[in-house]
Amino acid sequence: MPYSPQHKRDTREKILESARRLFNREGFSGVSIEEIMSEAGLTHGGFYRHFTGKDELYAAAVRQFLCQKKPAAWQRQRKPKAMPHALRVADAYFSRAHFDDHDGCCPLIGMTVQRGSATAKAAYEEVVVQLVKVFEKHLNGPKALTKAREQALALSALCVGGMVLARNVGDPDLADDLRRAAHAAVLRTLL
Amino acid sequence: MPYSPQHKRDTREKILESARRLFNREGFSGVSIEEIMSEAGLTHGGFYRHFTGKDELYAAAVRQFLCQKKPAAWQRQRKPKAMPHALRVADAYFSRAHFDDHDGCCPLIGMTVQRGSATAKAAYEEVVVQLVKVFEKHLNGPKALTKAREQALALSALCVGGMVLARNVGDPDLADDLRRAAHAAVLRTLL
DNA sequence: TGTACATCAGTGAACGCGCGTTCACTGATGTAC
DNA sequence: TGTACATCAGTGAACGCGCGTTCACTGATGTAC
Repeated sequence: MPYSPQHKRDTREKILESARRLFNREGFSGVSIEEIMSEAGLTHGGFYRHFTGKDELYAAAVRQFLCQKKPAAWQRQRKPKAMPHALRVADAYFSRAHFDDHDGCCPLIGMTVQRGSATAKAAYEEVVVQLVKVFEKHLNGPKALTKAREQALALSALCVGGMVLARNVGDPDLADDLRRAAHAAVLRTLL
Repeated sequence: MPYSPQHKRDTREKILESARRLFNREGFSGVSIEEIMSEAGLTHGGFYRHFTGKDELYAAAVRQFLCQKKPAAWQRQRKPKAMPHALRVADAYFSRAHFDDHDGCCPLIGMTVQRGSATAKAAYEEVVVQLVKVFEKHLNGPKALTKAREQALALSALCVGGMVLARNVGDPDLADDLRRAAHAAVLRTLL
């Protein structure tokens, strides 16, 4: 018998990690399989022992974000007096650190799928749903808004749209303004 | 003397038109120069008489959206009793027609630039600035809001974010919900 | 304990294809005489 | 009016390169006896 199943799982995980980072930074066609494998400490040939092709890897990489260990702000806390989770997420989302973090950031910003495979769209959707849930829970709680879901959907759009525009604009000052304006608008609804 | 300067300008325009449509639909690396040229009724070799390369074409194609003849809703009207321009734009932006129109739609949704050339980012920015202006003018007018610019930035983010999420999600119902929720949120601020 | 064996993760050369770009050439056009 | 000429938009073959994928092979590992 060859390597343990655990060994294979670990390698797969390493590839996925490397893929998530590189795809997030450069987009689907900005990265080659060879780059991903070499970043994972392997050679490109072995790739097909783990994935059927680049498309499947991309979809898995989008989803990977959900399983990934995230900074404290993204995680649900148990401290009773802590800042509400949705507010922490909003602050983290529009933080300078998140803006600058091109390979660790939320995949909704740069890992668009548009004309991609159905699997990729499903993965992207999962991440959207998670983000929406964070806001919806908050709006159903302290504020007990009607149309909490509708508001949560709009807040998610605001988060992603704000960062997309900020990232794609040439002028850094305008980027800052966009980021801060979207942030403020999100807080107006959450508070 | 060869062809008239007008002839050259016309051809350039044809290429740009074709590029704008195809890039908008399939993204930068989803389209080849040959496809663009053949859609414009030409062969690929002649491309370099008009542009220095694919990057320059992409940037020009983003900007092209601003010069392009747009449907009535996008255009400023002079009728005194007409619906305010910003409202018409918002309705058009979130319309099903705009959602389905993958090659005529707003380039901010699918023609992201992120790691692209400075020229491309500048072109993307120009379009952002136009959209922001539409909202800012409205908020400075009838409502005379303080922080009109900040609100206008957030509204633009909401428009683009709502459509980006709707376009990239697998489930058509969720896509509709996202579109409608973002639309409603925009109207809440504009009205 | 030791040895032969089967499995399969990983290697790296090779294949095929598409694409951006170049280039020698063609031919439509307007000018000069 | 007619003809030779210069210009350059447009053509299509060719080049070079990168990349996704395949494949024969290697070698690490655990099992069977």
